[in-house]
Amino acid sequence: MPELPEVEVLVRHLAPLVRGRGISAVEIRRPRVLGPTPAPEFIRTLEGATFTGLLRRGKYLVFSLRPPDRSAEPIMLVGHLGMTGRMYLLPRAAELPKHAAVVLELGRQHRFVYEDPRYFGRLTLDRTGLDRLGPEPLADDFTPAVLAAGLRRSAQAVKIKLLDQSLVAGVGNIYASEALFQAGVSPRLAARRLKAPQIDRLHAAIREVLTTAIAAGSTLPLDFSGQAAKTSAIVEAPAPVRGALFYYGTAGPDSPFYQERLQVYDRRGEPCVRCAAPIRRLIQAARSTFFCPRCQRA
DNA sequence: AACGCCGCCTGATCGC
DNA sequence: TGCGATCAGGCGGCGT
Repeated sequence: MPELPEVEVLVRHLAPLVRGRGISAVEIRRPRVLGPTPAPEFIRTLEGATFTGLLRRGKYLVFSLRPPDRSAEPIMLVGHLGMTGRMYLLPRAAELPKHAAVVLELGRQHRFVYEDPRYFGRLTLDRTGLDRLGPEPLADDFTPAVLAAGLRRSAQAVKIKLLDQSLVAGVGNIYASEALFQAGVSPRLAARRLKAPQIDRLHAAIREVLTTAIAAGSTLPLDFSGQAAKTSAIVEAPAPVRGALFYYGTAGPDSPFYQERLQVYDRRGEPCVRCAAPIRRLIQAARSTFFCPRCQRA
């Protein structure tokens, strides 16, 4: 499940591969992923445009493009991977995946592919998703005071609150559990009940967990080929998408580097790494929360 | 206004 | 072996 670190790693790898590339044709296989943008407008806007940049905001990918008409406004293309989305470049000759949602032809050699088996993600000209986002957790303006202000008025459990993208952008279900464990805060504690020291620890834990995950991801092979992926190199991916230049897999619990790194997520019944008490699973707002009942007392 | 809940989707897994 | 049920969950929209 892609959260901030996975999107950050993807953006770092993808940015140099798309920058400067022109879009010669646009194919929409699932109009649903365009959100409110009408398909004809999407095609008309992107055909002939050139990628100029790519950055991350929360879990969103924000592509900037230069339109063919130099006098026109720059284009902003907004991507979100949802639960199962992937974005990568594929050689022109390679077969498209079953759930390719949008394909951008980049000249004769390559295609930019956005695939998503569940179609929960988006690739759209609509920017409204960005407007709802809170502060970037790794930016300087995300301070303990900012976190405290966001938590102060809410009676919701802090775990649920952490999933609210307007509180802080980019924390998802996995890293919410991890950060709360790291901070020693119970996921069930009402947001407004956190004391200043707990808020300080949670603030630090959010940043620590995300930073560590990015560092791990950026040094690991993201093409599943067993070789280190180099951002400047063209890497062959054997599977599941043969021939992908760069392959981003939704690094779920089945991915080895994930399993080693996560301390509580999907570890129900396993001993806590700190105190050996069995990790518990709990359902909050229809989502799994994992925590140590001893290290994270209510 | 904050919050709970539903719908959107397919694939993996499990019980029979 | 096959098949239906269940689960996974980010997010927008809607109702209270």
